[in-house]
Amino acid sequence: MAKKEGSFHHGDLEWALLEAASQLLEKEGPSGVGLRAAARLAGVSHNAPYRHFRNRESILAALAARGLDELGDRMAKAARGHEDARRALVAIAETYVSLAAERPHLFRLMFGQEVADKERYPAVREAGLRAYQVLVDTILEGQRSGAIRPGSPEELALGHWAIVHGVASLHVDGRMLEERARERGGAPGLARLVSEQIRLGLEPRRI
Amino acid sequence: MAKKEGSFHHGDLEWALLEAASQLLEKEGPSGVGLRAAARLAGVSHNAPYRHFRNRESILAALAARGLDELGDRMAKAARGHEDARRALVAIAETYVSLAAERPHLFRLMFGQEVADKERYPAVREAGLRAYQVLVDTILEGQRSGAIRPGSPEELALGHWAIVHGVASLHVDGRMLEERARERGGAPGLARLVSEQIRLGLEPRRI
DNA sequence: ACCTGAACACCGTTCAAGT
DNA sequence: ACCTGAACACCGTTCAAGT
Repeated sequence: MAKKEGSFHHGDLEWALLEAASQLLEKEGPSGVGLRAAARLAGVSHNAPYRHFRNRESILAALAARGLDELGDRMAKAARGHEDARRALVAIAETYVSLAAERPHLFRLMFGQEVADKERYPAVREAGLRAYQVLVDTILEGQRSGAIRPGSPEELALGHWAIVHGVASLHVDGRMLEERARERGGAPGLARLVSEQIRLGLEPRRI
Repeated sequence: MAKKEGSFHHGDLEWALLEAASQLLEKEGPSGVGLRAAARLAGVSHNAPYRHFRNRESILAALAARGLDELGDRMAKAARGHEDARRALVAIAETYVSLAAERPHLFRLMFGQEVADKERYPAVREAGLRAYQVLVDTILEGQRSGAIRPGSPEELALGHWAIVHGVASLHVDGRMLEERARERGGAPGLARLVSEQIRLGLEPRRI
């Protein structure tokens, strides 16, 4: 689109293909991401992508890695500039849920099974570990300052991530609950319900 | 396979196609579910399915409705025979998470976005409402016996479902966390971590 | 009603070839 | 290295036709 069609050099095509695939993902979902469709959007022959991606799964994995990279960046950014590490954790959770809500297809690709064995893609693996490390570091800092209780920071980070991921999944999968959720105030209302439930539990006469 | 090829009558083919599609879903994931592939498995021409399903999305919706039906049945079964309604809720939660863990592709289909506008498929909608109603009824019963605190049963059911769905999603999406989760005792260990986190929170010196 | 075969425009993937 | 065109076996979907 920028210059003559087909004039890609030093990795420009790979970038253009990923950009095209990203557009396809947001517009049509995972099933709309194809090597031929991406090539068409990028203005090259249907076969050019194979110079950069071994197969279809490999470009999906690249999108997932990109998404995890962005998640990690956002989490790191959200964690900065808080005196209280607990505040930082809340900010991290918010950015996590926001990304899931804004780009549900990407979120599904990052954590779903569209890419069968994600551990086989180093870029995906490393991007995931980087994001996870933001959590661990934040918890470590909180433990140093006394804001967070003692205990294995790995365990605390894992448990915290799990909870946040559960909440994010609710936003993305909320379609079945959506109808009622909307009556109760949409996603924020749902979040309030959940946290209230966790706080109060179901049993009566709490002290 | 049972009789002569192509000898289907009074809805047998629809059932056979759903069975085939179900096998394809478990074996190859949502992208493996195709009308042609299902027709091949059922031993009919590639075009016969269009007598029973308008398009590919429609057979996916039928699978989702089937899954929600089974979920509802299992939930209703799990809810029976408990004196304490809170016990019944735990049993419901266990069966929900079990179904998600046993058939992750089906679970994704039921709550994901593979079928774009699920509200447009009455079978999906009704099956979802039926499953939801099991929760509401159980909570109502618990409120009558005094086992569950007062409050809107719809809100309590929604909040409870949301939490359980979040936990189930963790099992299904746990691949990114899996590596560490395994070290910490797999899915049960993860569940323990999460409930501990919810119970203790992150702050130090709780009274 | 229910099934079939031919046809169309799409896929992913491989191969042989061009610069 | 990077890109292309032809080819193959698959798709979803439509049409005209058979019983």
